[in-house]
Amino acid sequence: MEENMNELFQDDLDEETLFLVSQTFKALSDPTRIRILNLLINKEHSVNDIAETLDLKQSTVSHQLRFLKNLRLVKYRREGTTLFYSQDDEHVINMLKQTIEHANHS
Amino acid sequence: MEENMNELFQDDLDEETLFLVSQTFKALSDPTRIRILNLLINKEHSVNDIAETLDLKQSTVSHQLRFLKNLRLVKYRREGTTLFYSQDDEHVINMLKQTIEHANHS
DNA sequence: TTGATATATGATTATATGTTCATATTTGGT
DNA sequence: ACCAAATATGAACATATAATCATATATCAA
Repeated sequence: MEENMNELFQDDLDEETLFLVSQTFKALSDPTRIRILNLLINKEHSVNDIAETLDLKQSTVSHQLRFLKNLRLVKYRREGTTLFYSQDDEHVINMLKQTIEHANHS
Repeated sequence: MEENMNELFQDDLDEETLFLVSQTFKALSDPTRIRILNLLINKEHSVNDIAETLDLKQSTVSHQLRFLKNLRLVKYRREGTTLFYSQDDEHVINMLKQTIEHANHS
C-alpha cells in the first residue's frame, strides 16, 4: 500500500529510483558491454577469452567487467589465476535478449 | 531458420543489431529522458506541461523529445501551437515500467 | 623466490552527451 | 500584416564516458 503511493499520487520518480533505473540502462547502452553480456548469456568466460572472442584489449574488457560487476550484473569464479565471469541478473539479461530479438525483427 | 543463424552459430552481434540495441537502451539511460517517458506512460503532455511538471527548461525538454522522436519512442499530435507528445513504443515503455518496479522493490 | 600467466588499476586522451542561452520558426488570432 | 504563445534550433560549455598505454597485483609452478 505505502510502496505504491509514489506511482499513484505523483508523476515524478524519486532520486534513488531514477539513479538505479538510469544506471541499469546505462550498462546496456554501450556496444562493448552489450557484446560482453551477450557472450555471457550462454556460458561463463574468462577475461582473456572475452577479449579474444570479441577482439578487444584485455584492459578494455577488465574495465567494463568492473563496471558490470559494480552493478551486480555479472559475477565471477576463480580457478587459479583465471577468473570466469558469468551473468548475475536474470531481469537485465532478459531485457537484453528481448531487445536483441526486437532489433533483429525490424 | 535463417534469422536464427546469428544466435545459433556465432557469439557476436552484427553491427546493425548492436547499434539498434545500444540506442534503445541509451534512450533509457538518462534521468531526464526517464522522467519524461515516465510522465508519458499514462497520458499525453504538451512540451510546456512536461517542462513545468518536471521543473526543466523548455529547451531541455524539446531537445530530449527530439532525441526520443528520432528513435520513434514518442509521437506527437498538434492542436494549434501546442504539441501533445505521447509514448510510441510499447516494448520500450514496458521495459521502463518493469525496471522501475524492479528498482522500487530493492 | 623467481618467472610466467591472468587480471586489475590509474592516468591520459579523445569523443560523446546534456544543459543552457539566445534566437528562430510556426501557428492562430486580431 | 502584426503580435503572442508554443516549440524548435544552433552554438557554446561543462561533464561524462570509453579506449588505450603502462604498470601493478595476484596466483601458481618450478
